[in-house]
Amino acid sequence: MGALQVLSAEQEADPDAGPDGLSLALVLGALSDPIRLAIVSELADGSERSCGSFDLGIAKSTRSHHFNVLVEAGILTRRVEGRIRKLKLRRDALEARFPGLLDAVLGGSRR
Amino acid sequence: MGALQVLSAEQEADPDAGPDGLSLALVLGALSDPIRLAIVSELADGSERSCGSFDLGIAKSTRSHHFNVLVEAGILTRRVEGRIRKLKLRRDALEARFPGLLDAVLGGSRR
DNA sequence: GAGATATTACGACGTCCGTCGAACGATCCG
DNA sequence: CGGATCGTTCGACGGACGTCGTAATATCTC
Repeated sequence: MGALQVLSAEQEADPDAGPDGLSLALVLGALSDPIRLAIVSELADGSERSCGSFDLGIAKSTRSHHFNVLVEAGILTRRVEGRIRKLKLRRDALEARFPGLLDAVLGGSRR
Repeated sequence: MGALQVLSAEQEADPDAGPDGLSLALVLGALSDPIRLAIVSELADGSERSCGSFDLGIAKSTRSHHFNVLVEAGILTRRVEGRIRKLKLRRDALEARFPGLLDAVLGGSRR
């Protein structure tokens, strides 16, 4: 599991990653945390939101950490806009690589 | 493992688990390991196999550990038959709780 | 430039996870 | 019974993970 992060942001050095750097184990691992699941749920409608607009009950730095995990797994994109980072779900890339996965996860999360 | 086992084998004490004890985060966490993904893949056809019939390149005890994780997440059942434990995928329960998830995961794993 | 705002980076700390070897328990077979 | 087979349990170890507070960076505003 352990992988030293040496690569450039969105590109992962994962053994079984596809052409676009998406690895199933990495994606599932990123989604296996309730907080990150909540983040993804809130972005499910395709909206683009700033990091600070998420009201999870955790410290700023912890939030940032979870965003990092999601971006590095290829689940989210982060776009800089002034002093704000806009986060967005990579629904198309995810759907292309793992058809049906995102919908299944999102469907199962709001029960 | 972490939790003290006070419940009856298949019942987990997970905060956001459904009636049948299946929790999305727990299931995704269990599937986020390449070895466990391989185990589930091999059971995808609904067959019932003994623990020893899996040729993963790891120690017996490690194998046993991974089977435990999968059973405790509600993904597999373990049935004792003589000195052999037969493992089987809980496809129906999984499908009922997280429709489409298993197929999406299995589809994405054999690329 | 000074100050405020948004977010990341850096250590640090405790816990959980994957791995192993060795020991144990249960079962089958001679 | 004695040995072989199948699998689990136990204790240990190193590394990864989630969490935090604080410091740093970048941007906007005055």
